[in-house]
Amino acid sequence: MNLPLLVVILGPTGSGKTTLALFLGDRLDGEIVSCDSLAVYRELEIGTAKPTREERQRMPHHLIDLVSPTDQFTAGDYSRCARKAIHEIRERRRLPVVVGGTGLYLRALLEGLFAGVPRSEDLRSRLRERATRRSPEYLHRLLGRIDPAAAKNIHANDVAKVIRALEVVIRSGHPITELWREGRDPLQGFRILRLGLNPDRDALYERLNQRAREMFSAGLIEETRALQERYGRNVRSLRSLGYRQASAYLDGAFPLDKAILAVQQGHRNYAKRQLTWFRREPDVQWRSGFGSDLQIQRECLEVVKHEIARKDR
RNA sequence: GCACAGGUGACCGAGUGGUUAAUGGUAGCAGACUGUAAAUCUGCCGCUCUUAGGAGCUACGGAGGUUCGAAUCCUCCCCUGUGCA
Repeated sequence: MNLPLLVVILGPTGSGKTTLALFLGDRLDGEIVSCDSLAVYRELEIGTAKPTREERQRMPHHLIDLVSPTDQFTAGDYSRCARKAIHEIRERRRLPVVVGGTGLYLRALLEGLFAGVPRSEDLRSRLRERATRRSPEYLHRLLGRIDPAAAKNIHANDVAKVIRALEVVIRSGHPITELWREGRDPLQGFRILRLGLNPDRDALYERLNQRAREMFSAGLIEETRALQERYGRNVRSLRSLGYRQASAYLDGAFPLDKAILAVQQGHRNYAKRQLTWFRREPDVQWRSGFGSDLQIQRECLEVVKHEIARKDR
């Protein structure tokens, strides 16, 4: 097959994906496609560990600073925008390098989503209200009557997923499980090379602890305060890791040292969940180390070069 | 050094004679995930075996004791916190 190459770098937060991507991009005429559910928001800077301004000047970055912190952005939006960016990069004859941290978004990009219905806020809030007034089990039983297969798949306590399943049946008239069976909508026209970073767990956790401290000294609290003042405190993007704890601190919920510990904890837990997700990702060439490791950078460069060469054979 | 209050599994913290390897919570590990995903949720969590139903061992500061039976009651000792010296 003579398809163009798409490089995907995946791994937990703090594993050095950005560093590796820049290294490869510099040498292979690449452009970066961020795959991060929070980097798409403008004005969220410190807490999202976005690539720095200098890093972004080295080569084009896409899917960063796309929408306002008050906007609603979903996996479907991501998938559409990222695919567009990738195709445009290809038209420029450059190498797209996807830097993936958000598992669902990466899957939405590569595999596509099922042909479901978009969110509908009013229906959701009505369902959520019922769940709190009655019980999570009540909603789950309701789902069991309309879409028994989905109810079997989703735990009764997982209200968020029960609500989505209900939303789909009610709005589309088709059970979500039926729509799943009809398949997804995978990205076409690329050979995908997946490079995974999996540093030693203790080293990663230490790195995340350090990074969280740096976020605070870089002004996470001040940034959060400014965002709160501009957009109010109920903005969804401010409920994400880091900003949520900073907001709680600003509300006087706990002292600064506790806020820092909570952010560190949150990042460690998040990294672990990412690893669980990425382990299921198919055909990943795993490297056990950080993306900043020179040895790993060189190895990955060789792997990618080799793949590029295969195309010309 | 007298007076109280305490010492419980990695941590916090319930439990005041027996269905107690010991409620909860946190951390840790593993897992799920199809439009909130930095979200949401699940399982395991003293040790060793196991034909997976269980079996054995070690545990509630230490040492004794009471009792058929003790994390729980008694005695002494060690340690910690607060108050008085």
